[in-house]
Amino acid sequence: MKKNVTLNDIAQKLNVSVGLVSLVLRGKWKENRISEEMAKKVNKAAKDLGYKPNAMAQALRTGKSKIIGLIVADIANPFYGKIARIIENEAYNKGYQVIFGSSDEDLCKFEKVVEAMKSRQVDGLLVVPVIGSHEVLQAIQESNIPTISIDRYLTDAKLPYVVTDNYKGSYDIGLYLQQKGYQNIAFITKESPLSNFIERNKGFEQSMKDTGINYQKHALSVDNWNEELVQLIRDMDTSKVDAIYFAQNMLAVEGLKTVNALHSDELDKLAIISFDNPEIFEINRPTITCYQQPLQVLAEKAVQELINSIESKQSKDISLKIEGKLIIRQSC
Amino acid sequence: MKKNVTLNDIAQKLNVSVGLVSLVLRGKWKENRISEEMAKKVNKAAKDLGYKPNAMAQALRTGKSKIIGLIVADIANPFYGKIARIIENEAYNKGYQVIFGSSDEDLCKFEKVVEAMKSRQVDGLLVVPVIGSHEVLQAIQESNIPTISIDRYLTDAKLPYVVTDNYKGSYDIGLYLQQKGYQNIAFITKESPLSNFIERNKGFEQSMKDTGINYQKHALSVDNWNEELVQLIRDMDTSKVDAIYFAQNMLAVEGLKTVNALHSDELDKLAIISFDNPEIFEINRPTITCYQQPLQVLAEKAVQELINSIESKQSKDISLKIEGKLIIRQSC
DNA sequence: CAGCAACGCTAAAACATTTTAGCCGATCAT
DNA sequence: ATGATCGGCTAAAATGTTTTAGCGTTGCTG
Repeated sequence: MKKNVTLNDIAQKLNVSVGLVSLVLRGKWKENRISEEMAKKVNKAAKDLGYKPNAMAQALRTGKSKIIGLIVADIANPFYGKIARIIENEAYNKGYQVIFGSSDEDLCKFEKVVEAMKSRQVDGLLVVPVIGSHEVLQAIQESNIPTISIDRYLTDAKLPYVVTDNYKGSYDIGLYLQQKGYQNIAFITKESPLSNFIERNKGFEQSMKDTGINYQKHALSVDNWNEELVQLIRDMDTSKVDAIYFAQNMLAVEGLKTVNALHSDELDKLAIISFDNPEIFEINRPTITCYQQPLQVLAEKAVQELINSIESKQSKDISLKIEGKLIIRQSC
Repeated sequence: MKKNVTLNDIAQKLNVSVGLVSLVLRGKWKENRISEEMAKKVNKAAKDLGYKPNAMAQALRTGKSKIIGLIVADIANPFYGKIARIIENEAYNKGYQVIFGSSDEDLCKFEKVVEAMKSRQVDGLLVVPVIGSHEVLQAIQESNIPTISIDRYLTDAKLPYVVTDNYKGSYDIGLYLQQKGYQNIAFITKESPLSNFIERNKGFEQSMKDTGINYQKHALSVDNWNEELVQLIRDMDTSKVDAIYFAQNMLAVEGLKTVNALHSDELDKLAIISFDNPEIFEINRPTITCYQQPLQVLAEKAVQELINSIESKQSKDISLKIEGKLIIRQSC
């Protein structure tokens, strides 16, 4: 059982005070008139002994934990996995570490995770807000923990956010469908109060209006979309539809699963387009045309904004909507 | 800027000592002969003021951070995402939080992440070890931070591990192929010094020997498997092969992508079977038969073992190999 | 009646840091 | 000669907990 090396160990070895060691190791020896000779000795001793600062003690003393909390719906969902990956990278580069939790879209669990993170003294929070979480988030904000919404935002909370421009993306999908000459679109989406669906729905409906294309909107329920979707596709009247637009990767994945399982010539003739770009889209036969979210930029910006407001204490309330891009493949 | 409520705030409000408040709040008032009346007062005050313990201070004082570190190859890979998800859940249930990092299979990055986590005073570590990491892990072990390998293990490190029984899984795949009457298998795997590949390779080769089936082993290089795989499938002599076995999800995914892109009748006739069970396998046409790893059990056990050895300080060095199961679908 | 346990609490140390005030001698300007 | 400044360091407070030693009073036992 090796004890960790502390400042005290170094100080004793050199017969100096702990304070001095601390100052040197944090690079503040110049402004504190400590001799270069001494600085060198201290640094050497620290290296020799293998000193690693105790982050807990630092956190306690400074009030800064250098930890940021990340709350997503489900880290097992590759969409969030990818985001988490980028966030982790950015954060590490800036000397922060990431502690994560999944909410499962459940308010109760979301609140628990927030509490746990608050207790951990996270310096800031990156959250994918769940329905009804505005109060918790407002509270967190007031206890002065900078918080940024990602992926979606709540209209009833005054949180800064960094999200994809869902309206524009969905609108552009409509334009693309027009350009390709489709006339009757089955628009499969969810009836959700979350910003991303609201905007995707608005955007697409507006572009349908502007282009004059026929479409049928199927807004599935948040709780039971899964079964409803299977039913919907099973019963689809393929004579009245020439393209399907899935407004989300989960819808598309489940949809493709059903389509492929049914193996019907009529269904196979339909064009397919989707929001999001899961890996499956490149493997499916045909490969699927989609609107890819700018995950890299989104996650980077979110971390940057968060760390900015952590370190400068000026919550500038800058919110961002970032454009993604259409990826054209075989299906449409 | 609301300050956090501390023990001191409660103590002052009630005109008692901090120690007493601490004792009560941690449920130790009985064994410390504190009156029930007082205990109630304290609890009420704590609730009223909204007291949340400062985990940093607790950690500093007790030497237990209640944080476990999780290092995977890439959290964006759904395989690890799923594991992370289960680990997170288990850990939260036991009062631990999870801090994560991705190694990218890069030793240097792995070491950095380990250092960062050690500095954070993690109580224990769950790692997917990368090639060459035995020294770092040995060192970590010696500084008395319980560590468990998951997914794979290093033969040259004496770490406990919790992994799938890769040998058995791969052997069973061979048996299944025999049962289905396949005669010429293309066995696509990687030439890796990591335990999972070593055992999958051994297991399959043994079962080929035992069953007497013809097979060709294609062990791709760890660094360039991607391109090699595309080439391999492109050049495959379909007259001499009736089934392909992919020894890993990444191989299968890339393989299916290539197969589907080539759209060749001969390739389509081949049976396909794979280790792992990514979501795509259920969507692909045909759906893919595979050996599914017991992720739930694996991750749960790993967390349990880890927390055991954190809390009891007896590193029992129990290592586990857990069986997965064959999932039979259309492709084979 | 001496000794002792029980009671209900307090005080203080300890954890590893960071940061500020200040000490002492020497140099410098006035 | 006086006062100020500076160089190089130390001492100590502070962060929010947990834990142990112990204090003064009662009541009981032998």
